Amino acid sequence: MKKDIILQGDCVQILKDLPSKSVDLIFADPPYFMQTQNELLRVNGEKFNGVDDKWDKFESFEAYDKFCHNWLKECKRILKDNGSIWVIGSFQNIFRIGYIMQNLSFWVLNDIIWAKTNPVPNFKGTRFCNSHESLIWCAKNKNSKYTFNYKTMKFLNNNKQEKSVWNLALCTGNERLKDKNNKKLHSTQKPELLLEKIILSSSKEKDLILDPFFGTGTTGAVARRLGRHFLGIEENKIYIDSAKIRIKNIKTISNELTQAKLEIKPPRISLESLKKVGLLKDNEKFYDKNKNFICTLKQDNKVRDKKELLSIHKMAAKHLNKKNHNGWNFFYVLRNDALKSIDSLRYEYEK
Amino acid sequence: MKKDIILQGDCVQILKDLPSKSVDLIFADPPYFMQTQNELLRVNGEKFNGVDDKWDKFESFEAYDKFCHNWLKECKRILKDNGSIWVIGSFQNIFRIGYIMQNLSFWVLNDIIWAKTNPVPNFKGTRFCNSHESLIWCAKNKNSKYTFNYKTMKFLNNNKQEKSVWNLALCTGNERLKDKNNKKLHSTQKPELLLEKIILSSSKEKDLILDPFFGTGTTGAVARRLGRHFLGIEENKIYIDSAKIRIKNIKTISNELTQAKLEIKPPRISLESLKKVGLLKDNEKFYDKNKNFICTLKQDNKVRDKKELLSIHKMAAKHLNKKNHNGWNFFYVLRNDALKSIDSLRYEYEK
DNA sequence: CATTGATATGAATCCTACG
DNA sequence: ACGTAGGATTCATATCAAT
Repeated sequence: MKKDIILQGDCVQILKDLPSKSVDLIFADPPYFMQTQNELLRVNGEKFNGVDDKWDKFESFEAYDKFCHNWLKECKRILKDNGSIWVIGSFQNIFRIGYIMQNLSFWVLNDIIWAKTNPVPNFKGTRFCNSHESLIWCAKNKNSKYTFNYKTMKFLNNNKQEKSVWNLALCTGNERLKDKNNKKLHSTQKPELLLEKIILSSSKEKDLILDPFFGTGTTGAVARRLGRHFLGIEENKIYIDSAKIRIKNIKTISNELTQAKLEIKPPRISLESLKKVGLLKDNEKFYDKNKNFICTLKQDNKVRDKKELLSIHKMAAKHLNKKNHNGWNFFYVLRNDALKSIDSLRYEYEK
Repeated sequence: MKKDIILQGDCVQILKDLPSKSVDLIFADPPYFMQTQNELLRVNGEKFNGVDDKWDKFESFEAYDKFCHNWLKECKRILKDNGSIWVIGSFQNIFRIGYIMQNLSFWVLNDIIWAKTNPVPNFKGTRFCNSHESLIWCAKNKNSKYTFNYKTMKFLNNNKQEKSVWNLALCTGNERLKDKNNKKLHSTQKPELLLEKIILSSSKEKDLILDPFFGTGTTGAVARRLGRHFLGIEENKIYIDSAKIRIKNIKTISNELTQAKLEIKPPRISLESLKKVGLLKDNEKFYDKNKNFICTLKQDNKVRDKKELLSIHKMAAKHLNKKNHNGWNFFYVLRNDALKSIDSLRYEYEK
């Protein structure tokens, strides 16, 4: 499988030639089918340059649906069983996209709202200002596995669980690619921060990311920066040329976040193993964090309080008056008269 | 047409008996078809009581689609030509809803995101916290007129144009209706603030609002409070009984906002009319706000500067170096040596 | 009465590695 | 593939009890 290249040509045709189950992540920013009618004027009378590109014209919903069904079907085939797909859209097209994806038995994990912090206002005051775009994030099937770097996203969100509404600015300023006349090169260039969240949350280092509507290569640029591979499809040569230069100048970074180091689970080391190396011993006394004696470790690696013999998890839950609790984070032993978490013993074992 | 009542029975059957083009606004909160599988436990091991109601069960997407097509089709028939419809949903169903509505040739005006300020977290850390719901707001057809109280919404939003993302809290505390055991009476009661924004933005006083999934009557309660009429449809008698008591206790308020007084347009009075009553005269000198002489009013109700004869709007734009400007807000005349806006003359004419 | 802290709860498609 | 044991996982807010 080729990597880090841009294939020029018709999206669906090229998709059909790609091998099945070969990519880890797909990001798709298809035409939105805006159906704008008349020229829209700004309040000062100037023409507003929205999306008026050839690639956004379709004859009808039926034609648009058919087009989307075709590329989405191929995407499903090309996606690895444990991969996932993101599609971005707006109210003009997102219902078509979501409907088709569900019918293709993609399994929706989230719909994410990109709430724009600096949207284009509604000049005429005829509706609410359309200040967001929608993304649909799907696993391949209902019971498919998928990558979700939960703790990475939590870390980046002030250590709170990340939500389905993302407040992000539009792509403007230096980030926005310009043509010879210093006008925007592409009418719908997405901000790199958006792609960063997508790629960091749902892929691993060295994963291959497919973008069937590559445009000016935001996906490729961010993929390269975060140490992922990309594969782009794009019809327009001007966009491709621009994307190539853009991506060439990107330097890959590698750190705890790009490597998803935060997602590493604590070592699965049993009480038995800790006993074997002498970090715990039979009949060892277990305390809570306030140094209250709770129970005693027994031979079968269960613990006994005054009444019952239970697993460390059930025992912890019992003393917290809960139904469940992780015993590794509840119990302490005494070492040199000081409390020591039994969880920390697992890390000592590892060393 | 009956008003301010709740019809008990099957939603689609009752809709079919309602007359065509008879309601001004529809708010629909249909079942979401959540497709949950197993019991979900909170972090402390307790059971999470989500939506596990009979009314949310469907056999398949096909069955759900058919149901939605049926009630939406009737809603379209019942809606007045200048009415509009709101439907709320979540990622499980909103794509089905939007797809069907577009196919029925409803015309999407906005999709509104209700971003919850206090959502239920994702207990297991398996996805992004689903912290929003989506609303689709449609006019009856592509070129239909509809009510949008733009200035009212702007006033309520700190005098900034209201956007498509609304930050609102869940319905909790005293507002949440409880059963005998002090548990939530309805699993999905919506906050009144949400309905308030919907009704204030897209209806007028005394309008008739239809809610085909009335539940515990949030739509009815807010409609009555804001001086609108309602018509509810609901199957469950317990919900209906509760809604009746709830609505009975509501007092109607009436003020600038409920009456949409802010939406009143300035009087459309011509320069000619102002001349006829002597508020303006031919060859009157027009100044800008800094008392610079700009142009002279001519017989044909155009104005002439040194070079051209133009409409007051084109002349204002020319002197502001713009393509368009409202001349009524740009020009002043002299009265007792003081500037007086020509716009203010129109209000004097009215008196 | 004011402040602090514990508890309850809200439209939820909510685990996974190992045998 | 499937069952099972191990063990990882939550945020804002309202209410109510305690100080």
